[in-house]
Amino acid sequence: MTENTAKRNVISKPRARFIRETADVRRQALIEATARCLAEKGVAGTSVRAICARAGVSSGLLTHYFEGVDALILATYEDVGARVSAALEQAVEEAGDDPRDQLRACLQANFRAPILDPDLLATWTAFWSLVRTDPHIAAIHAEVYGGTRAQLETLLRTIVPEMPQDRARLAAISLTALVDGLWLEICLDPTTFSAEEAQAMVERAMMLALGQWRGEWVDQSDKP
Amino acid sequence: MTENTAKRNVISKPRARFIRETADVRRQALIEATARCLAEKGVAGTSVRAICARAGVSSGLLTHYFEGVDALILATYEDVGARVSAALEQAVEEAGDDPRDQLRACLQANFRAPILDPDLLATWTAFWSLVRTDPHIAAIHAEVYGGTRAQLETLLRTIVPEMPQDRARLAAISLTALVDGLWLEICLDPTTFSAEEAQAMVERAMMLALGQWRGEWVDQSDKP
DNA sequence: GTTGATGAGAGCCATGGGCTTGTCAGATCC
DNA sequence: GGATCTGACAAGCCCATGGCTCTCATCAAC
Repeated sequence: MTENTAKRNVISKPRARFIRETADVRRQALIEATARCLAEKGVAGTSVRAICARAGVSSGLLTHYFEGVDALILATYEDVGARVSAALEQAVEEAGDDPRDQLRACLQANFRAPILDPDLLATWTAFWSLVRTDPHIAAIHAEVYGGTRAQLETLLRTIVPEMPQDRARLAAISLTALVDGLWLEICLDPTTFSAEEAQAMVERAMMLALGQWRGEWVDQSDKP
Repeated sequence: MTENTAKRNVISKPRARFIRETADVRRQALIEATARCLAEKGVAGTSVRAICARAGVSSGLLTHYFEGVDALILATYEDVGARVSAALEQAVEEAGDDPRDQLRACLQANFRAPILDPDLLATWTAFWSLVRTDPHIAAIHAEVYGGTRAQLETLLRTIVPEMPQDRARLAAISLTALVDGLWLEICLDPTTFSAEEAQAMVERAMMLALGQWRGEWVDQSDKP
């Protein structure tokens, strides 16, 4: 009825239509919007309004589903971390039964989609910059990295059972660091080296860590 | 004279005393204040007011000496980068004449003061998060990292002249990545491994890259 | 003392985060 | 299948903070 609008003394535009979604859908939408904001505009550009505009909801909704923007960023970190872990796990499963293949797959998957993604790095650096100031982020970081290293360590000792515990620990740390460093640099500046070169480098490092590197840097060497 | 204050209709507190400084001193003070802010409170906490409060000057001075806060952050990146480069260079000089010692010193210096510093990491992550959005930061990043890699490459080929060009290039990239990854992780979470272990890891990686690794991971091996 | 640049500090406008208020979608009940 | 009720949701307000500008005080050199 026209009376309905006439009741208001000011002609205001009708409220935007919306569809009710379940809490999970909304939360996920907000998390994905946060990741996209972090990737595109960095931490500084990740505001409540920017996130909600991306998610296609009003800004009041963020507080409705999360404690605040900090809690949302935390949830985003957990989500992105879980997604990366899942991608690595999937790579391991697809590698077959040979633990050596599994290790190689686990390392090299970092240089393929969906992990090799500059947007993901932007999200990650945002989190790194929060680790020092936010204990919650620090706890999740320790958990994620600890898990990755533990997995590597297990694989290493499966492949070479006689490898000493401490040696396996340091090898896992080294491999993780190498992967991180390469991943960081290739995402920051993809012109320096290619993903294939990165995969070759981690494979070489892996074989060296296993003590099973047969070739030398002069592959077509005429030396005996 | 008392007349001087009486002239004003409102009793206002006297303007703070200050000393004139040269442009260089002021710029440097602002740059150092910016680095401290980045380290302590992250990018989000690095505002004009926070920086100027740290530097002990009023907020108007920032615009007086820099185009804006972005330009100041850029200058801070250049400054911090130059300081790190200088520390590495000094380590090389103090290492003597043997290029192998120089290489080792250059790599291991990353895990000693002043480079091994969580505050420095906080500054660095702030910059990483800006590389993707700010072309100026990206240019400086490419310059700094390119320079480091070129230096490593030169040292590698000095030590082992017969090493192929491409092999040296990849070795330099790998060593840089390993150092970066270890440095990142030890600054984020110092409980995972020690600085001495980091130094041992980079030394091992260096020797492996040179093809001069004699020992095996079972040092007290009973194998022939 | 004069002068010119350095510097303090208030103020302006834009944006941020959180909160409140009111509304509408969709489940529930009869 | 309509009335009712619940709570998800939009819109906008409030205050704090951000970057930056403008005005004028102050210092130091001549």
